[in-house]
Amino acid sequence: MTDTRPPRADAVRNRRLLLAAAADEFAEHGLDASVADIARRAGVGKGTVFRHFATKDELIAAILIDRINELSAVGERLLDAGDPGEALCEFLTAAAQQRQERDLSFLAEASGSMREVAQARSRMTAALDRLVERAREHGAVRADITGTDVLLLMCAPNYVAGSVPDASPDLWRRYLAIIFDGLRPEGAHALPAEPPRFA
Amino acid sequence: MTDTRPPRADAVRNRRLLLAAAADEFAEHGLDASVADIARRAGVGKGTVFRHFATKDELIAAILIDRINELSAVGERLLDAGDPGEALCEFLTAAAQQRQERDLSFLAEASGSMREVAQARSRMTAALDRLVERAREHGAVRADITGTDVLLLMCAPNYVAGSVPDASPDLWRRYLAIIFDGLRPEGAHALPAEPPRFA
DNA sequence: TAGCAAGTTGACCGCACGGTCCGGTTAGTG
DNA sequence: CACTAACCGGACCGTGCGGTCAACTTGCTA
Repeated sequence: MTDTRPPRADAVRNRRLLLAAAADEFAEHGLDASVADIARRAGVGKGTVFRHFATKDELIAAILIDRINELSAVGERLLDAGDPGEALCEFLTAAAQQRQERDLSFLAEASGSMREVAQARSRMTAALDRLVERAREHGAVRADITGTDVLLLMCAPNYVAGSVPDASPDLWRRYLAIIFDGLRPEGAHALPAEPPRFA
Repeated sequence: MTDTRPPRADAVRNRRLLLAAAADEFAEHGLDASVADIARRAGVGKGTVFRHFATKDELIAAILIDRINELSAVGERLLDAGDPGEALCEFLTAAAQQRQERDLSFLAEASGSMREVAQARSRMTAALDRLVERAREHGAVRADITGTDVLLLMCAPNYVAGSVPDASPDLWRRYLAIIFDGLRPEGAHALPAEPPRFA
């Protein structure tokens, strides 16, 4: 009965423009980029924003889901890669690279609890879990770390490098390397706390 | 000529109350805890807040400076400790512990560029630099990391553990241990980017 | 204990935000 | 080409914020 006609051409165009403009605006001004500025940047009225996304949080969620899905695709592709240790490292590099060109990590704090975001995230963590498992079996990472550990540590290099003004755009690689060395079996010391169940 | 009389007793009491209430309120509600709520929590009128701190940012800076100075004291005390590697690890633990009981890291983003905050911070980094230098000479950490590296990585364990809901209060210790293993000379791989000059 | 400067208060201001709404516009259909 | 449902725009609303101010209170000094 729900005879859903396909959306109009200008509507799909505006939706795409809005997502892009919002991502730019959030990257520049953080979570409190205003909806009005986003609309202006997209060359569109403010009302149009709320036609496509019922609330500001829903817009944020849409951006977040897109990015998480990008990472899921990378992870799933790497599951067939040759060297499991190399594959894990590449995944972490891809994740950090995504955040380097546009840091939108703070978006999670606004809409991280939405159901659709959680779904996208669980698809990504599934891929990461398998990636870590393979690397562990292959002896590329220490035995006492879990996929969740890596998921959490994954965000650290950008976070660390992000607090340096005028930093080299490759600085995060330095901290990813240090942290990855900490994940290696060689010279590992016992860990003082249990790994977390969920993230 | 500037005959500065000592401040009144109720004024110093209110200032202390305000700093404590503000720290609590910021810890609970983040950067956009309202000045009105802070005043209410301190049992004081809103106008009193602005008598003591010209702007909200100045209040934030005052809290930040107190916390940084606490860390400086710890660092300077540890400079005389026996084992340099142990001393560095203890300093990082103290820093993480401070942030565990009350995470106020986001305060830096609001007033991190103020002159007085920068002064306090440079005192702390000086202590940390010496701590790292001693540990390096002692062979407790790898040769290619700097004090600034450690300053940046210092904040990572709480950041990482902080995104886990209902986490064990000791979870940060796990990630501090992993990162510290990454700082050790054993099994270290070459780092792909230059260390940053300033933080 | 009298006097006053320092301190306190909360009503008030201007502003910017997220979100609404309706008159005008336009893309797609028959 | 004409019709209409989907879409667009931007004036508008309520809210809550940081910050001000003038009347009032109080700790200190002489």
